[in-house]
Amino acid sequence: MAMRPKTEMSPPPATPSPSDQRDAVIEELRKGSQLAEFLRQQVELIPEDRCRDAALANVSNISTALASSLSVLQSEKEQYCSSSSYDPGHASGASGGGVRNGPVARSRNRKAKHRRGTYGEDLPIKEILTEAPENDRFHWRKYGEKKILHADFPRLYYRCGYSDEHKCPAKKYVQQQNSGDQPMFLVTLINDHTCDTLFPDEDQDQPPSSPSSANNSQVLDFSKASLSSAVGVSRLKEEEDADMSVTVPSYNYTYDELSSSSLPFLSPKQWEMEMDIKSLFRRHSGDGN
DNA sequence: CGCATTTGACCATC
DNA sequence: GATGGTCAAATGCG
Repeated sequence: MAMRPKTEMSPPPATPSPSDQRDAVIEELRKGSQLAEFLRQQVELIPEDRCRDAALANVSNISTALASSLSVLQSEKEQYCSSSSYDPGHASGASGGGVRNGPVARSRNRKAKHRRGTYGEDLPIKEILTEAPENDRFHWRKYGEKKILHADFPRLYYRCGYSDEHKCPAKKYVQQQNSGDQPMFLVTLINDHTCDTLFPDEDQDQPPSSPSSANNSQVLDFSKASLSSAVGVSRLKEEEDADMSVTVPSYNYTYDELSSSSLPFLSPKQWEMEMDIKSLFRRHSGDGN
């Protein structure tokens, strides 16, 4: 509601500060990521299987390296921003809807459990930069959205969809990093899943049930509501046109393997591609079976 | 009608 | 006081 009046900071200095240089590097890395994606699409057109697969593997490695570097720099940048004055640029971005009928009168007497800025103490935290924050095979339930200082886009707060039934403590924060055709999202994963909601390794032949009723959530929810209007709408729209409800292919990767590996969250199509590449790699690198 | 999302309020921390 | 994280009533969708 009441938007705080924005105060314009001083214009950028003539000589680039370390933060400016970092921003420049981040920008270049983003461009690189986008270019890598374009390259991937071009490589897909290569008719020869072997050449195409090898090239795709290389592109994949490039993307991964760029994403990792971006993630590191973004973390640094956030730390820097929180400890020094930093030009936020413009903080509009999110539409946030916000049109509601009448005032919301609420009286609450509760105790907040959060501890601002301290979730890194001893909790398992993972930060992943990805183009597809929604695709991680878990059922998430959004519980909040917040405009973050110095961020162009609001941060979205999700908790495990089974946090109540299974007391699963897993949470994730999704922060869009940039706009454009393929926006990047910084996904912060907090706590490991204790619920057993990953789809099984094998026998995925049976048709998926609806996300809301499935205890074993095997369907990724691509409904518009799953992501805020501020996040990835343009990209999601395309997937929405193709197929709103996508059955996740079955792979032998656990979530931890995925998170600890440099494999970012991917769209289902990218998932298949990534897995194909990895299996090809294993074969080509000679370990056979 | 039930459930997930939205969104302003609330609260702890910095 | 500013900010980030969470709560929960209101809302909307299937």
